[in-house]
Amino acid sequence: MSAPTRIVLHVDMDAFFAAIEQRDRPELRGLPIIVGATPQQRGVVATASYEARRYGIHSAMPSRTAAQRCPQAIFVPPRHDHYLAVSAQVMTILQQTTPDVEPVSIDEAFLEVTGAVPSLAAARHLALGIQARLRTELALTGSVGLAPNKFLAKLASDMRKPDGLTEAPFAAAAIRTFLAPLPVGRIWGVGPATAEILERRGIRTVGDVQLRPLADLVRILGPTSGPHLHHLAFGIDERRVDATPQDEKSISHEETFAQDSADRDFLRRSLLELAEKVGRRLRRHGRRAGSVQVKLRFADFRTISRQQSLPVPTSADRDLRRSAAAILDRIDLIQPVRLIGFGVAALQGGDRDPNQRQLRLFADPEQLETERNTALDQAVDELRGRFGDSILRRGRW
DNA sequence: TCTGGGGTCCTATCTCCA
DNA sequence: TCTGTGGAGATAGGACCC
Repeated sequence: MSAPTRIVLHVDMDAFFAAIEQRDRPELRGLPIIVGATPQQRGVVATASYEARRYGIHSAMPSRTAAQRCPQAIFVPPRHDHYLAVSAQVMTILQQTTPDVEPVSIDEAFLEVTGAVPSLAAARHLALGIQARLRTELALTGSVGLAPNKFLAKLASDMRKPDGLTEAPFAAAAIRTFLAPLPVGRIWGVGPATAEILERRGIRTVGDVQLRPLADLVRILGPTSGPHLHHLAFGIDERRVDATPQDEKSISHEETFAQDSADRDFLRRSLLELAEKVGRRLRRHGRRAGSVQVKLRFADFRTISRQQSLPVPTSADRDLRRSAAAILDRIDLIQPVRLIGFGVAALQGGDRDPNQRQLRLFADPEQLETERNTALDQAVDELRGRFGDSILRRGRW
């Protein structure tokens, strides 16, 4: 039998954060553990072990609710840097299998194996090999979907968890039958809001979508989402696996307070701390921000954001703090605030920006001032990196 | 006592300008 | 000079993903 025109694998690590904790701490094995905020904090479950999932606990559930459902659950604080390091090990194993690996998130990736294997059977063998290496070298399990495109591969990897290998159909008619009974929310890009819109028009399953003319879907969801949904409902997905590393497009930090606050000074201090965190990340990546954004979530969960373009792209704390404070000053605090966030976008510079070195040629006085401030911030970053954050404290600004 | 954090992308609206 | 139009860019908000 000849190989299908395309073969894509989707590798999805099982309960990644929880599995790492159980691997590293044998006393947690076999127990319902929850990685995320404690029930005393305002926060949610990042990952629940399979033992905890039996109690109906899942990602994004408020930790308080999780504790009610499973009082004996053990809450473990997340160790993001550690998970990132393990993720790099996972990606290395995948890249040793085929160079065409597109990481999608910390715990999943697409692999284009078209051309790399002579047949579907060989692709299956490759997938089993990856799973075996994850088990023996990292003591972790991952589920794999094998399909003619990304959408179907991702659906397939989710069907037999943990440690499953699922093959999606490759023939058009079989794909259609495979997809038809699934709820429409399983289609990538259909979340609760879109599902609700579709539900109101009697569209509940992928099969319901298949029965609708494209024009109907365009009318319901618009010229972008309509055709997107129509294609995916028939299992058509032309997106390539893109192994090219992408620069981040925005950087942000946000914080939910233990208690809502209407104290403008407190909010301002919190915001400026976030701006400095963002500034440190910008400088670490050698990038500059062209715009800044402040986000507030009020007690009733209403969320607003205000953004502002910067006259000169910057990574200097002084500029970021000034902009952040100016934006906050313009916002009417109609209610106590539960969350404050600061972010930057329109990023420039970095390893992959060919115009990186152009800037200085056209530097004006304001720009030179910004560069001087950045250099000072970088010196502070380095001191803090070596001796800890408390080595230097900001005076008034 | 509900509802994190860090992202990307899309859409609607407004403003500016030719 | 006034009015209309359309494109581009900025802005705000929402939906979605992990």
